[in-house]
Amino acid sequence: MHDDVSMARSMTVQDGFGAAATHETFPLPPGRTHDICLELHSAILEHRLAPGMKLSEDEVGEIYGASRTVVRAALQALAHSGLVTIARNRGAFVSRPSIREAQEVFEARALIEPRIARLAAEVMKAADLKKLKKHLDAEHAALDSGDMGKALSLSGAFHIAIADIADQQVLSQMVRSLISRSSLIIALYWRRADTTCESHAHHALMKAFSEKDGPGAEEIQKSHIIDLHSGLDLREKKEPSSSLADALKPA
Amino acid sequence: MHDDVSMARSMTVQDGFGAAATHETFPLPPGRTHDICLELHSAILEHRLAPGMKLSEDEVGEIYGASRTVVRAALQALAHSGLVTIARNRGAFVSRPSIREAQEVFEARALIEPRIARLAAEVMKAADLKKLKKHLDAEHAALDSGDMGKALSLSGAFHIAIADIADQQVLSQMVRSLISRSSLIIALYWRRADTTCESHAHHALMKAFSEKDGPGAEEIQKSHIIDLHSGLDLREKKEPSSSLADALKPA
DNA sequence: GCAAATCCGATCGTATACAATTTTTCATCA
DNA sequence: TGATGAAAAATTGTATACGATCGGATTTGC
Repeated sequence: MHDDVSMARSMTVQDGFGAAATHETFPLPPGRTHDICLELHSAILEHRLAPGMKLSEDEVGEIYGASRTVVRAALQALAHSGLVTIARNRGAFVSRPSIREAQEVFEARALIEPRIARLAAEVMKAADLKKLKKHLDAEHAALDSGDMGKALSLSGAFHIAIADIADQQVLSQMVRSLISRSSLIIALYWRRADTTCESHAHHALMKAFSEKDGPGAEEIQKSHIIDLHSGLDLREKKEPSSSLADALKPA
Repeated sequence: MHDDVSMARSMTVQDGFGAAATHETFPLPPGRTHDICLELHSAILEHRLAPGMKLSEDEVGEIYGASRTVVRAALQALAHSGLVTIARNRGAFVSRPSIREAQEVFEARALIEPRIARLAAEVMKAADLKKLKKHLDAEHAALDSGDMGKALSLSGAFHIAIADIADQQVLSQMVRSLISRSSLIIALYWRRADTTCESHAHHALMKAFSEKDGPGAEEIQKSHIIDLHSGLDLREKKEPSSSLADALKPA
């Protein structure tokens, strides 16, 4: 009886949960905090904010016309996505992934994304293919117009779109986070001049998708991630001047 | 400290980034917010807080002697880990993972954890084995004393310890999140009476680890996760009393 | 007696104020 | 001139206050 009551209440409470958040970027209810998150998020992904840049609460608040309270919440949310690093009493900064972290992020992508590609291929519908095609077109347009930041951001969006089609919310969330971090990593360590190979891989994926070739898509995606990884310069370089003596002793 | 000043400044900005957060539970600097996060975290993992339970900001604040500001931040942090669900203008609740989400969480674990087990086996050291052994002992102790919540929590800690040994921070972070959610899922959907099989799998893992048998550990871990998954009752059941008529219409 | 509209209490969202800490500035001295 | 240290400025950490919104109890009308 007592159980009945508590049960009935928890049921009421349960309402609205369950499969509540379908592919949301942040587990926050809509509101100003969420808006600012999205704003900063795309700014970072498009490389308009460089890694290491200070994100002062007052400054951000003034820009978006919000008080520190909401800005603070937004920064903490971004910290959970790994895009922002918060140091106590010092504030928030755009994250600077270490070489080590860069390795790990791409290894994780190489583990997760191929699986997602296979799942996506298996459930791919005509409408989905169309959506992906649109992504590719937008990416090309940005590339042609020379807006590299936008192009990179859209390239990431392509990967996320695949995850959404696979309809795996848990993995999709992980991929989102990994791709966001990849953007920072690319900002720091990208060495390759030609970004065209990117599009090539994406087109190959499209082909596999249109043929509902799960294993094929999986394989292509795996190669693609490895290729991206190899496009990074992740050699340990000592700090620009970890010691003055080192810096001025070139041989 | 006699390093040149300009360098010191640029270092200051970078310092604390990079490989900053080594296996941290939350990407927040130490402080009351972090403490409350940990407190609520273990309370949920030990099933002292049931899924669906309301976490009022005022109430939690009073319990831990903190103002709503820090409690709010803690709840939002937990929301990012998926342990708490926040509904706008309604507040925070311990999450109630849907059946769908439960499936996905264990599928994700089956993808990620075996890989981690293999990596861990390959780098396993004597000291690491000892640590794992301690985890097992603690788990047994809790089990014997009948504290199921604690036992379950320690069982999860075992998996996390493996991830830490593998020394893959990115994957480790994901595993942490997945295991936390698994705890909620088990609270909701566990059907099996015997939790002993758990320990059996863990012992089998220990054996593989001690032999540095990477592929073996990978395979055992995969079976283990699948076994856990199969221990859940994830059949769709209609609302306990969506209509009074249904509830009172016996058989 | 029951349904619907309304009112009230509780809780959250946001802004602001103050305290604590860090960073910068600048005067002083070797 | 460069190092040293203290004081000032700026920034974050936390608490509190007020307005907004939601859920439930009461009232009203039929």
